[in-house]
Amino acid sequence: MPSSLHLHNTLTHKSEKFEPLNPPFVGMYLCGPTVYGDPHLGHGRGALTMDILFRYLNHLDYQVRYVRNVTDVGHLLNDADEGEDKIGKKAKLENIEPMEVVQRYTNSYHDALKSLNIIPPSIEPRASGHIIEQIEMIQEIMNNGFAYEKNGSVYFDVIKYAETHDYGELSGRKIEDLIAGAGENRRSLEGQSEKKNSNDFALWKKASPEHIMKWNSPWSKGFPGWHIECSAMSEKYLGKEFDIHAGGMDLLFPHHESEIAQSKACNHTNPAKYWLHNNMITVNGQKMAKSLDNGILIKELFSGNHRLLDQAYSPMTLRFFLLQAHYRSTLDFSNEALKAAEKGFQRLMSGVKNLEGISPSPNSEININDWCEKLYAQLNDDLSTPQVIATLFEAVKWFNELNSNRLKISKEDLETLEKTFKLFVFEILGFVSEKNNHDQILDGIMSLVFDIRNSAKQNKDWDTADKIRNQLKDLGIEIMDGKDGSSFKID
RNA sequence: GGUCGGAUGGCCGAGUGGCUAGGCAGAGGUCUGCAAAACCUUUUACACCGGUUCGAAUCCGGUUCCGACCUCCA
Repeated sequence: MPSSLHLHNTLTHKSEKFEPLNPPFVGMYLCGPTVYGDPHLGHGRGALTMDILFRYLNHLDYQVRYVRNVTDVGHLLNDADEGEDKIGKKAKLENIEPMEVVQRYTNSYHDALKSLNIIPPSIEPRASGHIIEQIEMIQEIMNNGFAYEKNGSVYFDVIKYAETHDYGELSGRKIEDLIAGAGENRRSLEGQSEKKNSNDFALWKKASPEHIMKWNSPWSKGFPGWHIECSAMSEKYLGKEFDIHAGGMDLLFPHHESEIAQSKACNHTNPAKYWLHNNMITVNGQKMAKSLDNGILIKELFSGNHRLLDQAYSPMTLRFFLLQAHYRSTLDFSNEALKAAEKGFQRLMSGVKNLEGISPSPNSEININDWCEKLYAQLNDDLSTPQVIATLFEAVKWFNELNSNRLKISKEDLETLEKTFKLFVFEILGFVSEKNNHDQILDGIMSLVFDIRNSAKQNKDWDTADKIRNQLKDLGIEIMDGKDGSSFKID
């Protein structure tokens, strides 16, 4: 178990000790969403993975600049579309301004992440606000001989680049295989004629007349290619070389591979030291994706309004569900798993409550230091949140045993236990209690109801006691009588 | 066809050359006017076939199946 943070680097296929290029500063970049639709569960996973890393690095007293972009231009739907990007397409469909689409879905993305208690990044640049930087970078790549212009569009020359560089160092692909094509499955694309080779990718695309979003450039009125935006924005805010670049596994090729190629062709350096990739959420074993029409939107999960959902799930249930799996594993969606996560999260939160009632003893029967070290070691092990959660549940069990005096703990250890438990649950894993103001009012009302019912019970007036219980149950409030008084739960 | 990654008990999911993952569900118990909850205890496992080893679910070889990427994608 590592005593310092180790991260799995896709570039080297190994878990590596995290050593920032310029401590105590850390620069990290996450490929954010293309804002042409509401975010689904998968979008949440990438942002959440980086949220855990961001929180932990901050806890370790690094000074972190976290950049997460918003892609609001330039995504070609596919090459055959010849210059119509996703944002523009959606805008025409809905007959509104492209920037209105961008704003709407950026807001939607922010709302979803906020409900999941994901901390906003330090900088959230938009691709449309960095056209000049992208043009400059394209120009430099051309100056270095790794890009060519054709009919107002500019393409990255993969073959030329591969003569002196390793195009495929990240994804493990070999240039010969790429040139050979993808076998019989490879779709023959239209609009490929401008390219010298089908693997070349667009840095700048000339816009067709009906295209809405376009900018002036030395080559044509057009818009930037997809890969160049991340290269330009990460360089602008994090420098030519920074620490961590993350994104979904599905971006590994060609997006991240091409980012590396662009940075090397422009700046002669790999932009990031550590490349992190989170895996996909699956539905019945298949990737959740807009294109497969099996996506569950985050807001649908919260409302329960989706054909695959038995019920609504709370934001923290989703957060718990996601963190119970390692970020590099695929995670299969199911109602059963979500329900288990819901119960599990409630149990974890009940631990926080049970912690309050513990009274210390002169000596301890628990090795708190080992437990604390284990938590750090597990998090250090490539952010193994599932193991951290399991270790936190060890403590939840202790809380019960301590409360019933089956276990002893010293005052000093109790303080450490409480501090560390809350640190990991709230600060690092980022859970929040889902109680709100209405719950406080309800607590007051319910304590009144309990008073009345307890009098009835003392008078052995079971009719009244049961009437209160049954009628509240119809309203969705369940009363539970325990040794130390009554409690209630809302369905 | 190429590259990469999986296959763990009823479900979800960690981990690992010999020692309990954890959560949920199931079973038994404690508590209790009854009930529920809570708490305690507990059953079920490592795709298949070989090999290495004192010992493998964990390492090696092979097989089968599944997924991701190669086209926009978190």
